[in-house]
Amino acid sequence: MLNMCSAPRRPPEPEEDLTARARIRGAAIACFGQKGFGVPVRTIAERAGVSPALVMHHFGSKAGLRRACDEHVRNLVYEIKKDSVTTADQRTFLDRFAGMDEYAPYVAYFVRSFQAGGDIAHALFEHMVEDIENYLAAGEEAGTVRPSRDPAARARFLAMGHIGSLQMFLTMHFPGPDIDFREVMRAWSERITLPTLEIYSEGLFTNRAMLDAYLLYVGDPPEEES
Amino acid sequence: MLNMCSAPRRPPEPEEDLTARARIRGAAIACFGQKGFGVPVRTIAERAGVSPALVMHHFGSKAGLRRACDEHVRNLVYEIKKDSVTTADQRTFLDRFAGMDEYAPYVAYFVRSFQAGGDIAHALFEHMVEDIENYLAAGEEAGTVRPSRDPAARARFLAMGHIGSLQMFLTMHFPGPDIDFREVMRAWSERITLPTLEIYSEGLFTNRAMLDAYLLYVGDPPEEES
DNA sequence: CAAGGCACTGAACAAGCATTTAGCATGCTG
DNA sequence: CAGCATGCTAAATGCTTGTTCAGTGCCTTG
Repeated sequence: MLNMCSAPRRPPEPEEDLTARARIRGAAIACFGQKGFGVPVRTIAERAGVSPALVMHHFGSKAGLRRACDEHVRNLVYEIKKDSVTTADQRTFLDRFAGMDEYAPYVAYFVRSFQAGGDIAHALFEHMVEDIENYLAAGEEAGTVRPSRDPAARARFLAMGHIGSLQMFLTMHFPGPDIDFREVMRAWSERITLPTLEIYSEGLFTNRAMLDAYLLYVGDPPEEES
Repeated sequence: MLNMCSAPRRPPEPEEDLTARARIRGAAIACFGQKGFGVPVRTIAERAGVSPALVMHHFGSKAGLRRACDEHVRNLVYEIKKDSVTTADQRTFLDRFAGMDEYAPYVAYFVRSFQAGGDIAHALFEHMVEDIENYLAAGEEAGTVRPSRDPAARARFLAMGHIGSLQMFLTMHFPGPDIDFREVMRAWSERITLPTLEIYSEGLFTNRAMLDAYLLYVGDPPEEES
């Protein structure tokens, strides 16, 4: 009934498919992102305009479907990052995705993955940390970012806080099952931009007492900076 | 078989119960915290040493049980905060709970609630924001904390990042179903303390270019501080 | 045209779940 | 003692879920 495409089939692993298989995967990414991974296969099938049995036919199981979704978004991230190497774009992959409205479903999928944990979440998180660390290292070299006693830990801290606050914002302010992620991202960045820039530019404390006390505590002598 | 208690019964709403009802609620808080709210009623009943039917008898439904748990932890938070008013304790309720090992199950329950959203998460989050805002206002008055152009937004930002990063840390590093929350909190604070203090004490950027650009963009003139 | 493979479906199946039902024991009250 | 409420349980019920089954129609190939 819905054979809308006559693209050549490659028996083992069709790279480029606009077939029902791709529609199901797209519907799955959208549903997973909007409603979380608990969403029934029936809902995904309905959204793709196919029967639940066809989902199993193509992906074997719900877990297989999710694996396919993971792989798909992972490849997207790789391509985005490949671009950013040549463009010297100084944003994390998440920010680049969030900047493009049509990619909103993927951002939703990312956030759900982070919420649920698992392999893809790990991989994406490490990419995020890496992006931030590179960004900060470049800034350090250019003199716009302060050096850290532990740059890796700082990058991890910032990544955790960044993604985590987005998650918190989502669950606090958009509890419903149907979510417009463009709106979420807009409201979120609107609320965090000022405090982020304030704290990153000016700090939070007026003196270094707590930092120095901690450095003494862990046995690292406090430094003598301006 | 297990009538271990002869405390006086108050027909309508027993305030102080060491009965099976209380055991079920305790088991529920522990299970919800350790394994999330998807945990079957059977598991909770087993842990409390009762039948699943008794859970329904006492709480009506699984949702009713969760409501009772919410109310219980909410009351605990109220008491903690009442204490902290008289003690002038400068920590958020979450930090105070986390400081007491025997309260670890409650911290786990908090984090799960934040993950799942809902009324109690909202309430706890607002408490958290309030705690932080008071803490910062006091610091501001004492001269240890910098003033902000929007103290409320800053407190929300910090609360979201704080709780969010704990959540991220949990799902990234402790994916298993059985979680020792004391260990989680220990590892988490070990990793974030240095970068937190660095950024809060020294900032992240060496100059105010981005902040000033933003202030101009939103129509607020950048200030002339040192 | 015959044969076979492929995408696809409706209907059933099986498991896990929350919840209900019917009943057992115990202890209190008349 | 009877009557009855209470705390509690084993077993059944019904719903939702992922998954399987037995096809059906279409397209290509011989």
